[in-house]
Amino acid sequence: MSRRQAVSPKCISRLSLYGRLLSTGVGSTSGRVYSHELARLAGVSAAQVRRDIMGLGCSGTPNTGYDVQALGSIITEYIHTPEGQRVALVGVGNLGKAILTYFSHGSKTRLRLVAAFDTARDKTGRVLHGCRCHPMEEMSDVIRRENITVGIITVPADVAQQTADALINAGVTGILNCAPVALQVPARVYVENLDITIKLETVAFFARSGRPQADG
Amino acid sequence: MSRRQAVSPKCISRLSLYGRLLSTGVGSTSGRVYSHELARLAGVSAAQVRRDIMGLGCSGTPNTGYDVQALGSIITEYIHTPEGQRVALVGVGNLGKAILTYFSHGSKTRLRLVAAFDTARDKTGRVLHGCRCHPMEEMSDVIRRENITVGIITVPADVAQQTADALINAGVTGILNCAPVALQVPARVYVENLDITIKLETVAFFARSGRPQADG
DNA sequence: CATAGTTTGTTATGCAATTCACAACGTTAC
DNA sequence: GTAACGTTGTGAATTGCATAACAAACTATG
Ligand SMILES: NC(=O)c1ccc[n+]([C@@H]2O[C@H](COP(=O)([O-])OP(=O)(O)OC[C@H]3O[C@@H](n4cnc5c(N)ncnc54)[C@H](O)[C@@H]3O)[C@@H](O)[C@H]2O)c1
Ligand SMILES: NC(=O)c1ccc[n+]([C@@H]2O[C@H](COP(=O)([O-])OP(=O)(O)OC[C@H]3O[C@@H](n4cnc5c(N)ncnc54)[C@H](O)[C@@H]3O)[C@@H](O)[C@H]2O)c1
Repeated sequence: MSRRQAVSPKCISRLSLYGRLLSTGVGSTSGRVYSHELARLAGVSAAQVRRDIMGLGCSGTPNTGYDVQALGSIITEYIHTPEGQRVALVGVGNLGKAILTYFSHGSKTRLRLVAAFDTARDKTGRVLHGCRCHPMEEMSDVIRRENITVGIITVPADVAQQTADALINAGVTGILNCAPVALQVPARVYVENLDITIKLETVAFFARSGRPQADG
Repeated sequence: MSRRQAVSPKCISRLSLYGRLLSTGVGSTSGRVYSHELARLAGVSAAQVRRDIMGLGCSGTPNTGYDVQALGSIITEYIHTPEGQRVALVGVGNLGKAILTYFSHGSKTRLRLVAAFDTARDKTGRVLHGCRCHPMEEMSDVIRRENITVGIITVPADVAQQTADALINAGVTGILNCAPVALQVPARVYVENLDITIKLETVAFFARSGRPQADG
C-alpha cells in the first residue's frame, strides 16, 4: 500500500494509459506484451515504458515481455484504491452532462461518479444515468456521506473559485477543473486543469509552425 | 511573422493563458500589470512569466510593469494569425455538441469553429449555432474551401484513427484529439490529446498521496 | 549443454525547462 | 538633486525528465 517513491503526474498519466491499453485487448492472443508494443500504442518510447513500470515493483521476464493480466493488475492496484474512489461533478451544463453520460456509459475506469450538483432548479432533484443531481446546499452532507474525495468543476468561470472552495470545505482533496481559471487552493489539494481553449490555441499555433511533438 | 526561436508547447499554452487574463480585466484600473500579478493568476512563478514574455521581444518597464494593452496585443499577434485560423469538429455527439456550443457562445478566442462533420443522418444538414454539420463525404471539399487548418476529434475511440487520417488527407495540420487513443500521424502534423479519464485518474491518485502541484 | 538472439532492469548521459540571483533601470519621496 | 525602493531582463545554477546504453537474464535451438 505504501508508495515506493514520489512519482510525477506525467508518470501517473502514462501508467493510467498503459492500464487502459492492457485492459482493451493488447496482446490478447499471447497474453503477453513487449515494452515496445505498449510504447507504440501509447505514443512514447520503449525505455519510457520500462522505466515507468520499474517504479511499480516489476514483473516482466526477458525475451517474453510482460504478462498482460499481471501487469494490468499491478498498475490498477497502484493507481486505484481497492474500492475505487468516488467522484462528484458540479455544474450540470453542456460539458457536465457530456462527462456524466460518458462516465456512466462509455468509461471503464474504477472511479465512480456518484453525485452531481447544480444551482438551477430544473437540474436538481433529477437523476441522470443513475447519478442524482443535488442542490448546492446539500453538498457538504452528500460528499461526507458518500465518502467523495474528487470533484469535477464544470461551472461558469466566474463561480469556479467559490465552487472549488465549497468542494474543499466539504472534504474533497483532488479537483479536475474544466473552467478557464487558475484556482487558488491549499497545498494539500491537488488540481488539474482541463482547458480546451488553451489546448486548441496551442494546436493551432503548431499547426502552422509545425515543429515539436508533444502531449498533455 | 517569423518566429524568433522554437518554443515549447507548454510555453505557448502559458502565453495563451496570459493573453486571456490580460483580455479579461487584469489591471483594469491602472492599465498596467506586474509579472508577479500575472504569475499568481496563472499559477506559475514570476520568473516564468518574465522569461516567457522575453521570448516575444519584450516591452515592460522596470517598477511599472507591463502595459496591459500592448502586451495583450503582442501575445495575440504571436499566437494567432491576423485573420484567425479556422477549425473543424468531427463527431457531433455529447462532447462535440458541448464544444460547439462553447466556441460559438462562451469563448473569446480568435479561432473560428466553422464546420462540423458526422456520419449520423440526423446530425448532418442541420446548423448548430451558426455552424453547419456536413456528412463525412464532403469533408475534403469543405476543409479546402473553408481553408481549415485545425481539427477537433470527438468521435468514438474505434474510429478516431480513420477520422484523423481523413482530416490530414484533407489538409489539416493540427489536431485536438478528445478520443482515448494515441493517434499515429505524420511528423508534420501536430496532435494534442485531451483525455478526461486519464486526467481524472491522475487527480484521484494525488487526491490520496497529495504531494506534487502540477498542471496540463 | 552450449550458443545465438531478444528483451528486461537499471544506471549513466544529455537535454530542456524552471528557478535563482542580481545588475540595470525607472520611479517616487523628500 | 539624490537616495531609497521595486521591478525588469537575463546569465548562471539547478532541477527534472527522457533518451541512450548495456549487463544480466531468459528462451529457443540443435
Ligand atoms: N462546453 C465546453 O466545451 C467547454 C469548453 C471549454 C471550457 N468550458 C468551461 O466549462 C464550464 C462549463 O461549460 P458549459 O458549456 O457546460 O456551460 P453551461 O452554461 O452549459 O453549464 C454551466 C452549469 O453550471 C451551473 N451553475 C451555474 N452557476 C453555478 C453555481 N454557482 N454552482 C453550481 N452550478 C452552477 C448552471 O446551472 C449550468 O448547469 C465553463 O467554465 C466553461 O468555460 C466548457
Ligand atoms: N463525453 C465525455 O465527457 C468524454 C470524456 C472522455 C472522452 N470522451 C471521448 O470523446 C469521444 C466522443 O464522446 P461522446 O460522449 O461525445 O460520444 P457520442 O457517442 O455522444 O458522440 C459520438 C459522435 O460521433 C459520431 N460518429 C460516429 N462514428 C463516426 C465516424 N466514423 N465519423 C464521424 N462521426 C462519427 C456519432 O454519430 C456521434 O454523433 C469518444 O471517443 C469518447 O471516448 C468523451
